[in-house]
Amino acid sequence: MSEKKVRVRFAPSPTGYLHVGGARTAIFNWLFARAKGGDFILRIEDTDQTRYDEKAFHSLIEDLKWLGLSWDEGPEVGGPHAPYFQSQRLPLYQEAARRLMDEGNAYPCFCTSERLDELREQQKKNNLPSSYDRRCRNIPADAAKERVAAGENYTVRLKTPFHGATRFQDFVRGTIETQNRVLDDLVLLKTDKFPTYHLANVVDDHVMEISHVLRGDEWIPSTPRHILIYQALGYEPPVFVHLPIILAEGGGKLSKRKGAASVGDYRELGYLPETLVNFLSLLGWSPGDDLEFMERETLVEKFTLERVNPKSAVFDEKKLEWLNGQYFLQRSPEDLLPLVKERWLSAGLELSRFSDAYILTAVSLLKDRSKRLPDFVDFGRYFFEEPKEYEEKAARKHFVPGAEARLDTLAAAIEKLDPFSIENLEGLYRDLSEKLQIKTAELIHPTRLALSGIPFGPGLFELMAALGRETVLKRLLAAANYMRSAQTT
RNA sequence: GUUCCCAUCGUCUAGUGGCCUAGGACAUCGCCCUUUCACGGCGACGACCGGGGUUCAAAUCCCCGUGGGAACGCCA
Repeated sequence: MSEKKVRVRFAPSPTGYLHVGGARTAIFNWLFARAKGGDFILRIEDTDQTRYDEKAFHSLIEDLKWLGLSWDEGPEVGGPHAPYFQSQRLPLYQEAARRLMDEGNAYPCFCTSERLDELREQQKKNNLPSSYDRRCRNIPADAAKERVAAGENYTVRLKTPFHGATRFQDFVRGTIETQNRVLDDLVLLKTDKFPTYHLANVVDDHVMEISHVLRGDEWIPSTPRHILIYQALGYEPPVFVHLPIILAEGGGKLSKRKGAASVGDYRELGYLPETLVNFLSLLGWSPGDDLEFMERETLVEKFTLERVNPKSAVFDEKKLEWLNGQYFLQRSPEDLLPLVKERWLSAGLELSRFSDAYILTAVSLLKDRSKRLPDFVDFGRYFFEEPKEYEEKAARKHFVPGAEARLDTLAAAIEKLDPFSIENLEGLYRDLSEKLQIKTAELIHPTRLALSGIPFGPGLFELMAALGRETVLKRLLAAANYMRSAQTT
């Protein structure tokens, strides 16, 4: 006895950028499909002509690809239920609405938006819940038909029962029940004959044989309405899995005002897609053990719906940063190279003057101490250009009187060092500090500052070996001169 | 206002009636490692929202409060 095949969908509306909340929904759907050997479908819910945004659609596709969430059916790849744009499936919804009317489960409504606005305003003023007063539900069928035939504008509304209750099983929350009397007659078809989300969603989920609906829990309140549509249409509803929403750090829904919120923003900030996937999968789900760093395959292997929790989660950027650092630690320099190169190039660094081997060394020396891609620029530009200045606090501490002479001595010794290697460099520093009766650190710190301009970074001798003798000498001498001119002025 | 959802450290979470003097991770603070910064190691701080039940036993089940969130469009 085989279970029904798992088919899930991510159904975004292309009206803006893909937010982390949407991304999380997509990730859970994708994970569940992959874990179950099911299908992951991408469906574009572009039924609002006024809000459709071509750019948003393209960036959505791009973001999904960047995250590595491949879809089995949908735009670009097609599939048995093509097209996957709701705007291209209009007859399907219109037919459903027609049927609903014919069977007495829906009716045409001639109320104008103006009247509806007014009604809402009235209700609000009287502290009443806003809902449609069902005026047109009482129009006799013949009269309604005549008005439709006469070309009057109308919407199609569902006849919601006045009494009783509608209930459904939410996979993570159990039974959710709503009294029908608090539900009003929702619009299924708009004046422009485009379906509303509710109708299109139900029809498509049925036609596309969606087995589980994983979506944000802001949809819980409208799920009973969807159930009513399923019932009226004679369709069997899918399993509903409402995912907890993601909140901003200070509370409230995550939005642009409360820090970066779109996937594109995080890409720009220098996070790896695998970091985002890993991190987002941990918001509202956990594998049950103490594992947190999980590559895509591990996530797929461990993911189960049973372990999705109902509590909304706060997006903690600090932890995201930590996780990204873990990925840098784990990734090879070769893996990171193209990404880092791109950052360096756009920062105006002249990489073409350096060998591939040199660039790769720079990446490997920097990656373990970086958290985000821009760190490679901020803390590694000295690999490609002379330090323009020396960090003030560190300079005060290490560029003390006498240091310039030591730098000169160091330079002279380094010039003769043969071979110019990590081991020899270290030996030189140890020997010289002993001879001078000072701590090796007193040689090391000024050198580091002279070479990089900043007081932190890779192991000094590795750094020197990477930079090469010529550069090292040049920067040592430049720093010594800098100190002399600073003393005279 | 109405309806619905949620409730364990600051944050993400483990916990499904006894294994809990509540475990892990991020953050914070110490110490160690160390040429710096990271990494890593060790440690500290730190939570079951409140009140009633049920039970021999409750973080875990029920009820009521409280707090937070969401929805209430010819948007999705």
